[in-house]
Amino acid sequence: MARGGTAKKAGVKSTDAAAARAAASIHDVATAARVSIATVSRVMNSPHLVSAKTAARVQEVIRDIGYAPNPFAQGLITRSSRVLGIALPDIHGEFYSELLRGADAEASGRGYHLLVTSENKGRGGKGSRNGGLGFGLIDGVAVMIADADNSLSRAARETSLPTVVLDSDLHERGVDSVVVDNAGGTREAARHLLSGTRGERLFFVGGPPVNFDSQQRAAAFQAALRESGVSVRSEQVAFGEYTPEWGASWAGANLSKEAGGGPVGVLAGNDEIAIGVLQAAADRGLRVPEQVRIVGFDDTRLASLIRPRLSSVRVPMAEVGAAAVRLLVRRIDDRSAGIECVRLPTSLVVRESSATA
Amino acid sequence: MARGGTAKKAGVKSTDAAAARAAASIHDVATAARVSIATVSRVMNSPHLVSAKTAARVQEVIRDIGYAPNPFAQGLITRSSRVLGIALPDIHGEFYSELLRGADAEASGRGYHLLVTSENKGRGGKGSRNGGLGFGLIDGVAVMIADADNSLSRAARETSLPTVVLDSDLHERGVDSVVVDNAGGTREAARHLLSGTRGERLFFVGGPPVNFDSQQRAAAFQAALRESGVSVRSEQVAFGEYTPEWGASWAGANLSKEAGGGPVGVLAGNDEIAIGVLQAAADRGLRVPEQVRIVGFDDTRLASLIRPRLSSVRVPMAEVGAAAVRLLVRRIDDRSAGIECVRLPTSLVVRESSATA
DNA sequence: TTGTAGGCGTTATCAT
DNA sequence: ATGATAACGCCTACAA
Repeated sequence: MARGGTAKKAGVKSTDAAAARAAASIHDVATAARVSIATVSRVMNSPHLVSAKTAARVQEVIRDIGYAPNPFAQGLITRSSRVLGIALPDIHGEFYSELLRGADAEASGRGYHLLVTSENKGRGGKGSRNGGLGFGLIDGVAVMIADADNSLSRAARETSLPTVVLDSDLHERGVDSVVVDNAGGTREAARHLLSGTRGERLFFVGGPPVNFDSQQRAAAFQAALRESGVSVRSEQVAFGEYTPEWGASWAGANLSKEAGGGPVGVLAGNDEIAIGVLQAAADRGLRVPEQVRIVGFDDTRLASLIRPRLSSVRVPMAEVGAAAVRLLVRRIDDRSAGIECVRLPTSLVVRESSATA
Repeated sequence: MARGGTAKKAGVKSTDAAAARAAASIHDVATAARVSIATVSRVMNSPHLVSAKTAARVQEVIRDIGYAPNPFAQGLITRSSRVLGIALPDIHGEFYSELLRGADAEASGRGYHLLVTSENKGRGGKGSRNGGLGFGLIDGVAVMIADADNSLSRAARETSLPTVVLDSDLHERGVDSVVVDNAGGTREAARHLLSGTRGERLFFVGGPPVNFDSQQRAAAFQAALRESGVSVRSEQVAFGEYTPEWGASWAGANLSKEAGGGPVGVLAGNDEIAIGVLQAAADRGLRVPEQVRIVGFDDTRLASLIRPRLSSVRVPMAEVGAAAVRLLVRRIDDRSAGIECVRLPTSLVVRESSATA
């Protein structure tokens, strides 16, 4: 390291961790540029208050010794780190990585960094000290609340940290939120299936019953059918898990006995369930889409990779992440802004698995 | 939590704004517990230096007013934030989310948080100020360097921040690194294909030629064939992209003309390429695995979802993330520790797409 | 066992 | 236009 000024304090303990961190301080810059630290600070934060000549000299020194302000000291005064927290139920799958991707792009475009946090991790370690929404380093936090029984739900309403909730509309409780139009996409999918298949032979195979998306999609499915004059039987709506196994198991129990009476339509709670249904149907010799029409949800990459290609309701996850960041930054900049709930549109993508002749 | 309006109780006459803003400080705790701030600090950091009675009283106050130390102030002194940076080429797909998942689990188990950073984002905003490896808030950084032409490569060797490199072995340049055993997995896959298919009819369809994994897998593929006495023709190794389109395009150009002379074997650079090959083969009426045997790489969830199920070389991405964090924390704790390179094992998972009769 | 006081690197409020 | 200087909240020798 070519940075000077290592001949510093001997007072504070000198662990390995601390030792190598001897970076140039505002003081070093001031000395080298023969100005006061106040002037250096002005050059960085309010250049218009400094004479051009002085500013140039200081800038040169800054570049020269590679000075960068210490974010801890800055944060101590400004109470801001330009770091946003994002708490997700769990980090995996195309789904969440898309969300993260959108959030990260938006955040970095606004000069923020992203601190990711998964909910369910081992309780061990010093996790409890830093964990949760209380982590004092972040300027705000986006929390995904997908389940009813979510401990973060309470925390999100109680923390004084700027907060935005994903997947749940808590705007009536004074929290900004971003959701997707589950009802709209579901309705579109239901109508698509309805045209070509009798309403009595349409099924919704959902994810966990406690999952908000699951609930909303199921409800919208029933509503759409009723709107078309179908009196929905309870067997037409099922809940399970977001896995191909559940889809296959549902299909095994329900598809064969139905398929005899003409084509059947299935709207799945997500693409994985849909794939399970699709493959179980194929295994039973049922033709897709002639005998079984299938529509997935989320439109992950899986949908267009599988054969037959899977119709699916597209959910703009990257935009959910981006919108969350946007809302969060807005509230950080103005804590008294009006509570907002952004609802992102969904849209049906029709592919082979549900095509009509 | 931690800072809520519940904090102050006695005669609160303050405004909402003030109440929400004012987090309890060590001073408040000291006053309420009738001790000095030094004692409060000791209770939190060196409990053994405080009498049991005093400690209990202080602890109660801490719980009572919900005190949490200000991480900025702590960081200013300790020069540590317990935040780790992780810089990836791009955030998407099962691949990276698995990596993140493993890293996050390991980090939070050790009391660290994860700051994710994607490389290629818009240059706009104040990104340059915070961006790159220089972000002064983090205690260390894990950088994935998958390409030869990577600007982070230089940065990783020059920064004074504790650093670990993923996907590239830079231990000779004094940087800890974690890599996967591309050669081992490739060799295993090649031998598997070799048993049942003639070496002259085996192909490697790789990803980008600049990609390190791609290069290593290609090299190991050739080596394995040569070891078995095959003199490898140049057409047997091809580079393209990590997409199904590339796989399909390669298959279209090469498979038909080869398939006439008996079964062909393909090792793909990743699962997506493999799926492209697989589907192109099916489209041409070639039977898998009877006429074309296919093995993918990475063993993402795609592999077991597709039909026929895809054989694939499993790459433990979650463990890569975990190992990276482990190495990073080790170096933060002891900056003079010996440079290390962790090589994680890979293993072939045989499924239907390459099964032998 | 506990308290006092100095300093970490900034920003911001005064003067000059 | 520039320079002192007081916070910011915490940790830690050093005293008592």
